[in-house]
Amino acid sequence: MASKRTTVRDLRRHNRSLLLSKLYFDGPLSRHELSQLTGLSAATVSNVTAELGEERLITEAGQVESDGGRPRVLLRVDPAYGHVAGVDIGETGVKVELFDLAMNRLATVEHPLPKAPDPATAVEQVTSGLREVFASAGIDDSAVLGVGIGVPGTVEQGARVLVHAPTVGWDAVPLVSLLRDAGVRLPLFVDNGAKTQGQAEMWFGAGRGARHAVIALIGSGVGAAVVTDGTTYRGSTSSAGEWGHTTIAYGGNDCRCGARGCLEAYIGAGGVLARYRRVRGKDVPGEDEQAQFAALLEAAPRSKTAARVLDETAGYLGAGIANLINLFNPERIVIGGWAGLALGELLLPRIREVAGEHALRHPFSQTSIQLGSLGLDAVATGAATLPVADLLDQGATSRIVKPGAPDSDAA
Amino acid sequence: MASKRTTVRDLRRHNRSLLLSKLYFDGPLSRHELSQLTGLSAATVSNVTAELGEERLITEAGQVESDGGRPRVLLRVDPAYGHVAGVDIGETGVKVELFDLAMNRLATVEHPLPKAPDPATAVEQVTSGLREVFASAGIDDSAVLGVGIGVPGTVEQGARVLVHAPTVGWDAVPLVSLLRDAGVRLPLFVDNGAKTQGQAEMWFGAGRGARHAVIALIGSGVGAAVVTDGTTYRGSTSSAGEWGHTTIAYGGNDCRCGARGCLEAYIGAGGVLARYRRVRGKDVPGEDEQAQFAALLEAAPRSKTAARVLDETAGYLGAGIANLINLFNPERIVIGGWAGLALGELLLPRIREVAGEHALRHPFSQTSIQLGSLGLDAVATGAATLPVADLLDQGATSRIVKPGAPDSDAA
DNA sequence: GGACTTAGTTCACCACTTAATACATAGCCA
DNA sequence: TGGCTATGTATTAAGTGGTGAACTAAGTCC
Repeated sequence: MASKRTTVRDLRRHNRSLLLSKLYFDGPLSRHELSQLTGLSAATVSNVTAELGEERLITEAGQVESDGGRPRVLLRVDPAYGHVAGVDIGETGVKVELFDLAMNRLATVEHPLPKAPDPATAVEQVTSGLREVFASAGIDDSAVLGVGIGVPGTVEQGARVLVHAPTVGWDAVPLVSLLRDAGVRLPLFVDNGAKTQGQAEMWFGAGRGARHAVIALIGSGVGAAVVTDGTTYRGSTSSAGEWGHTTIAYGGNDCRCGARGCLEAYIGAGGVLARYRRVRGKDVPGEDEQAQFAALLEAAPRSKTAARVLDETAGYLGAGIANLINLFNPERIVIGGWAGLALGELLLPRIREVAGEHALRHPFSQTSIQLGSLGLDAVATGAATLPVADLLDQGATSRIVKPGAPDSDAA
Repeated sequence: MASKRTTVRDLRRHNRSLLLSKLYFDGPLSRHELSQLTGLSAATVSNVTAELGEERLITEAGQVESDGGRPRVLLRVDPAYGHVAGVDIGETGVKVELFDLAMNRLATVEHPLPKAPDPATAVEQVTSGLREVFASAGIDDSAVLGVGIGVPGTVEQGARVLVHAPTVGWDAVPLVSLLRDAGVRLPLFVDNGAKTQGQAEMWFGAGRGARHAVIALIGSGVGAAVVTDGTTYRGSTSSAGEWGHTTIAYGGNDCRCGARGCLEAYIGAGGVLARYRRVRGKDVPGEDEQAQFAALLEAAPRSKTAARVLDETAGYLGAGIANLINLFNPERIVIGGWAGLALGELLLPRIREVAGEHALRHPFSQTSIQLGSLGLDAVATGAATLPVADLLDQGATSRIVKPGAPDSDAA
């Protein structure tokens, strides 16, 4: 079934997008290389790049001499063309970061949030955070292409963007409208934090180069970003990828979602610690979940119980990953999130082993399982890629048509 | 990241495809309606439909008078344009069916297969089956657009199409090459049987109209066809959707795949019967699995043990479906397969209930769960849609360029 | 039979891509 | 120094495709 919509100058947009994306991701390239890589004719490449150059989207980046012949002029996306902001609305605070187009970090601001913050407070923190990073980088609104926002819940994209985040008590919060009311006029892109972090791994981390991948995120909660053919899988109402609330042990432990036997109840930090606590018979030392989790990992080499809990965790995690492999048949699985990275550091071989036992042979043999490479807080970075992705997808045409950058909300 | 490939007269192909698909799926339509539905200008519609008409792909199908005004001429795809064959290579036999372009069944042939048939026998049965249906319908090779083949295993698409089907002992069988060697010159499309059956449900059954759906197939084995945005999800090596070997009860029952706790071990016919047998303490009457399964269902109203086994099955199935909902966020779940239909008939409300308990509220509320409507053996029908889908996707252009229809193997 | 309506077609025009060709640059060789 | 060639870039001409506007076709209603 052919996808809807006509096509007229979509051609030009598509080719602009193609060239722009190539330049963005594959560094400086000459027109000739672009022509070879994209299959477009040299004429078209010349034509389009000239246009992009006039619009200051791309600039020349030196030459490279050839053995006899006109030297090729390298082109690249101009990092100074515009800026993007990434916002991470987490369960404990709001982080706002400012980047140039090449995703160099220019400024960062963090604001704490109360437990279960009401949307108004979060919005307040976001708007002030944005003001601050713009001020600290000496940048004007007009130089900002857009703001990406990662939230700790599912996002219903549509005419009204609605955020459902049970862990912070948000139900159908119209985040974009609230931000508009608070005076934010920039293009906004809202997405689930797990998905933005996944996108960051895909663009700059362990997912680079893969077309089909699953980024598993394990922290207090457990989620996954599924990338198919280069784009994030969303499903019909963009709440796909809720791996954490997948049943892995039918009739098993209670999960905070209300169901039983969810993967999150076994491999989420809380679930792991609960098991440890039970086996141990007493509380785990440490201020918060992260400290306690660290204590568990640290205890493993000498404590049989700690080792056993971790081994069990590797088992559940391996089986959960096998499920992802069987269902999605990705070429790569990336384990991220603070708990995931910590577990992986210690248990990756065992996790791989268990996954191999539970997954079907053929898809398993096509998949590599590795750790995320972007550290713990790529949510904001990933969020900031949303406006960039939009720019690349649109071939940077919307900006020309309407330089005022009006209400383009959807991601 | 913009999808690769250039675009030149892809425009025309895309619009041909768009119009052709609309006509194919949404019955006879006037040019005017087509213009409205697709967003193409009236001029383009006229132009393209004239072309399609000349090529005999579409014909006029009567008029519909209007209150004052020129009557609109209805257009439709000409069923006689060409024929397609669908082949179901199952674990016990080969079924070959012949259809016209509108998927009216013209002939059917079935050949038994020995247990674990070697590929050569299967190929032999397929080729003779094809000869027979062509003969019985009095049709020449040249009138056949292509042959779709559903196989009981995963299919590795690529330059060489390889079939991995452990249940019949096939490992990396180059089915297309074998058929070519056996003298089949028609375009061939090979896919997993669960996927072809899923496609049949999407086109003509309970999946009609949905853009995101999962067709769950429950028989001896358990599989699923995941449809995203109208196309079957394949993953990186097209073995996605192996729902049956997803772990649902960590450390639980042994599965024939070698792992433990697979969904198939609980809701596949064999697994259900094994549980029944265990609870009952003696064998279940019946010749084969299907008869035994029927006996179980039939016993349920009076036997507590049978009822309990079925209720448990509904539980596992509901949880398994919840996993699909959480991961894929479809708008529809269709339960098919002989065991699935039988179970659903009896237990659908309970299955829905359990799924609701295990799935997250929001995605669950967006999903309807229903039974397949195509009976038990839609594999061949679905396989036959593969060449049709290709025709529609290509806008029927490949045929014009090279009327000889050479070696286009991939689906 | 004339006014009005709706459906479908024709045509001039514009946008886009490509192939062919012209132009530019640098090293090599005489 | 002046060709010559290899390489890379720009430009032009030709072809294709989509669209809007004018136009034709085929009806109804008064």
